[in-house]
Amino acid sequence: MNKQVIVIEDDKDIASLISHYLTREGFIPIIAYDGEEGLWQLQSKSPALIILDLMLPRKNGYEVMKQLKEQGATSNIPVIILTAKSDEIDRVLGLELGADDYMTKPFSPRELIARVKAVIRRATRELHTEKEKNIVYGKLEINDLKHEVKYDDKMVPLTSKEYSLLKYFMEHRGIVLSRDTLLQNIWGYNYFGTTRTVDVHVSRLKKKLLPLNKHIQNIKDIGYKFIDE
Amino acid sequence: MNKQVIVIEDDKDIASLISHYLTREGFIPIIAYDGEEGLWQLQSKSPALIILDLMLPRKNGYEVMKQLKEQGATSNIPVIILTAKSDEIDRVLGLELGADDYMTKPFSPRELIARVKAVIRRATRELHTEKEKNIVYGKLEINDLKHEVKYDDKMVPLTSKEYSLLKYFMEHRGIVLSRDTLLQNIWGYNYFGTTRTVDVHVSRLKKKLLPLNKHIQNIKDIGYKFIDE
DNA sequence: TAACTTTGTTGCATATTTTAAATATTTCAA
DNA sequence: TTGAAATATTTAAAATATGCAACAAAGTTA
Repeated sequence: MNKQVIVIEDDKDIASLISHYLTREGFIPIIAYDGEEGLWQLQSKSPALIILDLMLPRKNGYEVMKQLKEQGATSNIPVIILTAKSDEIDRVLGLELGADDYMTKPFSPRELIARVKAVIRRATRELHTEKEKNIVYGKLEINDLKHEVKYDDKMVPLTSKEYSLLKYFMEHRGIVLSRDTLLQNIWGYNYFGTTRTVDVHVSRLKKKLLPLNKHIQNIKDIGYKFIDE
Repeated sequence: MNKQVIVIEDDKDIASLISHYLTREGFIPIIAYDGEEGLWQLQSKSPALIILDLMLPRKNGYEVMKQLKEQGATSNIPVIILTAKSDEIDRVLGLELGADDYMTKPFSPRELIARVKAVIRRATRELHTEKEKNIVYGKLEINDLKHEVKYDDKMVPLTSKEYSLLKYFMEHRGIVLSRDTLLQNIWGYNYFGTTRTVDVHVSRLKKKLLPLNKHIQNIKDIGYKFIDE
């Protein structure tokens, strides 16, 4: 899942504050200190969300917004408008410009995170059918909506990490997955434990899913692979 | 032609926003900041339309709606429901209550005006009969119209939050509901409390519904699930 | 006004999961 | 076949998540 968030905000304190809280929630903030830079960043990135201050040097928020909406590549990225003015006209304008939400400064970290998540969730909802799809492999069945795993119609109780691991394996059948890849994708980019940890979890997963034992194979010097066939 | 529109909305910013746009389009907005005031206003006015927020102090939107529909004088005035809760079910409920349209916050002024005009133009005259909408699950019975919960035919007094929580669980049986999802859909879009709040309410709900204790399960790292079976 | 009620937050005990370290086993090149 | 390196498994400590009582705040009712 795409976790990048572009923050276009000239006040460094606020930018780093936002950045800090986004990071803490597992997002990857990319900061731009003015409108030009923001648009420039957008040429190479495709973030899940843009947080845009209205008052910016070089190119203000309104202009940025307009350009965003003009270009097909960016027109669907949700935008949260930031503004110090609580005046309603600004808000209105924000919404008329096509923003998905707004926040007035000062805002609480909680509010920030809640809005970010809400907007991303809303924007993702259309593509959400994926989650409703079950993963079935032989007698194995993963129902993500219910967060349940069954083998041969019997529930297999898994811990959170085991579940993620299994799901990841199932979504990448036949591909070699290095321990680093697994750590990156399941534990997250800000995890700094040892790669041995992966082994332990794989081991435990295999123990709970004995019938699939032989499918989860170690690839020496690299990591693991779920063999399909 | 009657151009009065009563806006029942406690958020002053939103109220004045709506008011501003209505005025610009030639309507005459009358603002009420809570349900009581809204109903009181309705005794002397007979507007072409009511714009009603669901979450209101003193008397919430559901109650207002109910009273509107009970009284002959007001039962034919079209209503547009405003809600910060993004959940589909809430929307439906709004419509089942007899609303003519709904909007979720945040909305664009354009959208607002379009809907206002559309609803007024349509000027529907049907009388909406209130149909019973009960959720029954084993010995549990939720009468949404009466806002009552019974277990084994005995009344279970629940607070408003507990009620919403239970209802939400019942409407999403078997699905994992993250704390964020619950906050979003029950507490609403503008709520920024901690996710632990959910735990406390779940705990209180379970305590009042001991027989269903085992059905409301915690899913570690995520949230809760009402297990069906 | 005082007594209740509801709601949100915090703190702490408890339960569960995760991690790292220790130990056992396997693999494979020489 | 051997032994160092890699991997598997076990174990115990550490980290994390949860349940819920208790408090505080705000609203409501008598």
